Amino acid sequence: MKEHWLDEFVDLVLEKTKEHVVASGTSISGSAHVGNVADPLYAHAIAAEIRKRGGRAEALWIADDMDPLDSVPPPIPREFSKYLGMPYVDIPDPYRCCRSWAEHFTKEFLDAIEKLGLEIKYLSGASMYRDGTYLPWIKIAIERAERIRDILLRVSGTLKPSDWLPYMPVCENCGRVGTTYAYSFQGDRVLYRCDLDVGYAKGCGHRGERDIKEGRGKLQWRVEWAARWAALNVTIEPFGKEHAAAGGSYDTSKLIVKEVFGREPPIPLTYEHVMIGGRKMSKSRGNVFTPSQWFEVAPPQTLKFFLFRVHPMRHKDFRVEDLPNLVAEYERAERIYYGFEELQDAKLTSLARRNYELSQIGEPSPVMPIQLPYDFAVVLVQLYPNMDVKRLLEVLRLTGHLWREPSPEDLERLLTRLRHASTWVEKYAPESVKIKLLDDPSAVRDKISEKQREALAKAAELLLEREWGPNELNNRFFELSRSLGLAPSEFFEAAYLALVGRKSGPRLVNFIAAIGRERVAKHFLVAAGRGSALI
RNA sequence: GGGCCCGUAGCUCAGCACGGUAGAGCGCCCGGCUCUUAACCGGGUGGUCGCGGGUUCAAAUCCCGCCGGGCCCGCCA
Repeated sequence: MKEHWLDEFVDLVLEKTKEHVVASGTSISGSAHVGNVADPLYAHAIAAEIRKRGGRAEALWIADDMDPLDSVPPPIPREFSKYLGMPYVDIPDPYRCCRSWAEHFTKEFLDAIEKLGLEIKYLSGASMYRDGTYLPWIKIAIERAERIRDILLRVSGTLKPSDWLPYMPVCENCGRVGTTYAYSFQGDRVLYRCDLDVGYAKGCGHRGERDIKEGRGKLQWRVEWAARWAALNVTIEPFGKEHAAAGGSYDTSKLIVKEVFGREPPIPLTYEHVMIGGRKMSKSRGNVFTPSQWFEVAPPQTLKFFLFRVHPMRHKDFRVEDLPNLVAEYERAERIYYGFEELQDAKLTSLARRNYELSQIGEPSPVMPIQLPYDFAVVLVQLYPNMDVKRLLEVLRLTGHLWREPSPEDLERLLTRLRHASTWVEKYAPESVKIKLLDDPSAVRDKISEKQREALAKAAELLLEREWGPNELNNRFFELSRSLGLAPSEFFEAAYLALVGRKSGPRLVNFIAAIGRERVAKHFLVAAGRGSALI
């Protein structure tokens, strides 16, 4: 039986030991995009699966909030460039609702984590510097700076000066952490000068000293990562491929934790990034898609599904225009999970089931939810912008989607689907799925018979005559067709051609009510060759 | 300079760890459907599995080498 990649990975880690700490971490450089949730998502899923199999495991998510700001992402005002080089915890919240930049974006991220139902322990890098978690490891790192320098040279070819220390104090004068250079220490006090030019920021020239016990400084990234593993006993860590390149930060930190801190490095799970429309997500290019944007158009389960269904090492490409397809695939997996559908290949059936299960928040419900296909919802919201529950249920019954009495949860899901579809249509839908009237139906004239043209002209007269009730109008259409010796189907066909250029469409009288009888009448007249093309 | 991923139907992709008749969805074509037709329901069309070698009775799948595309590292995190 083919196993899901997650189960294979857990097989592997359980061979080593039954007790695990799964760490994940994210830089708090601004609003997170959908790709950023992969890190804690994988961490949570791994820990949960280990527990399910009788092991012990905890998942962690660490906000890298002591890192320096190295660029100001677009929606945030230019003035913020004065904070470049300062740690996120010391920068004000651009949106002014939280105490700091770090707090604001951490909250945003935690909100996504919660919506995805991830049980994961939140830790702040800055807090860990302040509360002494890192302290013993900072001491060791400073004392064995030479050994670390040697590893950096050996693994990544980076040559650091001989007085270099892997610690970066926050400058007392300018508050920057990215521009300080520590060159000496006495006990817990580190001597530094703030004179580095790191491209995005320049040091102020100040010289000073810092006590590492204050927690006003940080370790260099690769050393910090190793210290984190040592301090928190991390045994597993998912991370993006930027860390996985040969000579990259995993290679370096792996040696540091072994040779300097005397601990075993975690088992890595590296993953390829999420692309958007075939390109990398880039804040400066403005093509990012955030979890909250996702939750506006589709449920959190579908984001989990998107990330779980392919192996982490394969890159995932997200296209908002394709969202209805993704949701359809998710709901197909749902039908498979509940045994309503089966794939020819038993392996694929079991994978679909597993993907569905992993995408759930908590336990899957005992009965299959009532489904309203996304693309169908897209049609519905365009025809009936303010559809109520009663009408919705009537439609579902008519179209065979209602196979049992809906529960309150079903109703909520159905209404959510309508809301999502409507947002999607408004913000992202390609023109091709938008239901709209033909700009110029005059070409229809040559595609239909003289009788059909006559029927359209008469129907237009009816419409212009007065307002009709739906049933009344419907009956009129049938009478009209028959009186001309025309099969009603031929009339309907012509009507849809005149309106949307297709032979079929939504129930005609309702469609007319949605569009407005006068506009419809004009279309009918033009298609019948009885009116001007100017609509 | 180094690393990872991708290349399979017109499009989007599954299948590849462990070789055994090339798959799905969309599109396209054809046919149905009317006191109902909420773009529905049938059926069909579709492929040098990027290229070249190798291993094998047998390769989309394993190995080597190319080509094309994407991303990452070699600053900082």
